[in-house]
Amino acid sequence: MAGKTKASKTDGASADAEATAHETSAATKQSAEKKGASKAKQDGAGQAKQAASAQTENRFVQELSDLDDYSRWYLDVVYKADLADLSPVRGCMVIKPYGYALWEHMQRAIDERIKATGHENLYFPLFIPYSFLMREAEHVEGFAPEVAMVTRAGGEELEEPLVVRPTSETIIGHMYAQWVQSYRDLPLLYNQWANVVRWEKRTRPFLRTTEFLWQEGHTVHRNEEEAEAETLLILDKVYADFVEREMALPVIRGRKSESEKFAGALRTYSIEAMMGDGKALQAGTSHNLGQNFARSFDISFQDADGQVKLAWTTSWGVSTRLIGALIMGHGDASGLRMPPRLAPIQAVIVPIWRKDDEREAVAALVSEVEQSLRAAGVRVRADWREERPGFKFNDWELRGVPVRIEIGPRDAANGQVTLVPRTDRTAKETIATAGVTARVQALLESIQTMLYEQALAFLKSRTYQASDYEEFKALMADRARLGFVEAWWCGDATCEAEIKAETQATIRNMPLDQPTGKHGACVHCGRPGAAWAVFAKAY
RNA sequence: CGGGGUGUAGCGCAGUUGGUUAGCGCGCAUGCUUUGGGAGCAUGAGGUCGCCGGUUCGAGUCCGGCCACCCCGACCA
Repeated sequence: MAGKTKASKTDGASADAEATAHETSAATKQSAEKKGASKAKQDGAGQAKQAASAQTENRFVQELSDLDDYSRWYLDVVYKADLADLSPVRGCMVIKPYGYALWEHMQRAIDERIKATGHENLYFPLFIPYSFLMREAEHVEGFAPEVAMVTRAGGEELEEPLVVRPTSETIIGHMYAQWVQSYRDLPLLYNQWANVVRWEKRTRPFLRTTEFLWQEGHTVHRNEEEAEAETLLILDKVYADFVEREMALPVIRGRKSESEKFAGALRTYSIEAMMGDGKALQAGTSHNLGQNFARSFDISFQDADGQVKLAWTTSWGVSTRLIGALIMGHGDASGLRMPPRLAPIQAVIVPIWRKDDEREAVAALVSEVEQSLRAAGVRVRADWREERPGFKFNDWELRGVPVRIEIGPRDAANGQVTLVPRTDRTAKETIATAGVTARVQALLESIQTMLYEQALAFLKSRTYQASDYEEFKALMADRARLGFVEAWWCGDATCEAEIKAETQATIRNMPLDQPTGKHGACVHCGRPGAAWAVFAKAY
């Protein structure tokens, strides 16, 4: 396939895909096209460059581990799986129905856990008086650069500018100060689902956008122990539990270093997940704010002993960034792979027919299976679009639907259907119609488990322990092996900064379960290790 | 904010030293044939060539200014 021009390259690609229908998947081919185009564009190169990229199409699958290609693969999946679209406002995105349905399922599962741990939902305003942001010194320093402000409204300059919330600690602190009087008012356990705006220099759909959706929990406690327990409870029983059980992604629970903690927090904890290219993604954070915000906003109470005391507060959040984690944590060469528990569509029925009478028989069976599945609570859709079956197979694989149900003339004649799991398209099975619902439910369970196990195996295979700095640097420089490196760290911020400057790796967190026994030497400076830390390049 | 690149149909692109009516592929619409791994043929719709100004008989093409977007880096609570 000597593609000399874009046109013939495209033709060559599709002809090739038909000839070899094994690993040359949809996403691969589409990505390859896009990649070829952008490469040629970037280099402003001529025909030699284009011919070269045409030749690499077949092995693009393996190049997914390449960082540059990975980011292109990610964008392809986001747009081609119809999760989101670009917006006319730079850095903002439109979340499309398929992506929003995914978010709704995430919300439901997270909200259940938030409520199960004793919290209630409420809602605070989008606008915050500018002066509020200024109250907590560290907080203002952290957020000021990326705050959007309203200075004009109602046809005139505002007396005091309003900031569009980048997070709500300040306005919530202001209100809590009025709501908390006695130790009997505590703890205050509230959460809100909201949008926030942070003016980022560089954005990527779901991972970092100017506006994003999230939940932010804000609680007030009587003492440090209670606040700390709350912070860790949320991290483990809400966030880690959700990401591991619903999203099927293993995470590392740990504490952030001083330089990585939330602006204004006493301590920040995070869960960190590994993406398909070995980079880390912070999937959720939980902060023990100490008495910092209580002091700035005067959240105090009279305790049982009659003394007026400053309260302890916490805040914690997860966002639509989790969608990015899901994509990069499970996606493969064919596109997205939705964990069944969150999949907007858990099973898709693809009808196949030639003649009208065949269509009738197939339609009857499709309808029967569809109703049976729906009655059993399975989120199912029959795809009657006027496309050919092969197109639909690829399309739904790209969108990550866990189970495909093929129903054709052969099936109709035999009273059976054909099932294909997204995790292995060669594992086709036929089953009598009577058993379909039970079998689909079992398949969904096993796919959920399989996705977790695959992600866990990948995490383990890409987690290393570096005993010396040379080994550390080598690991961080090797794209094929890139992952998490566990090592001792002296606790010095200077040392941390040097590692970052030299390797681009940051301390993701210091795992909650620290090794027992004696500490080793800091991987960078050799001084006594203060903490066992996970280092990685991160999104 | 620094470095690099690109703006021509919804998307991806071509357009020679300036020269008639600006093309190609995908997608889209209509029809027929198809349908168990990304269909074929036919017909058709779709453009103030990013914006403003200049040079010229004539500008997608040359010159100047502006704007937007993309990539790499810095930043990212």
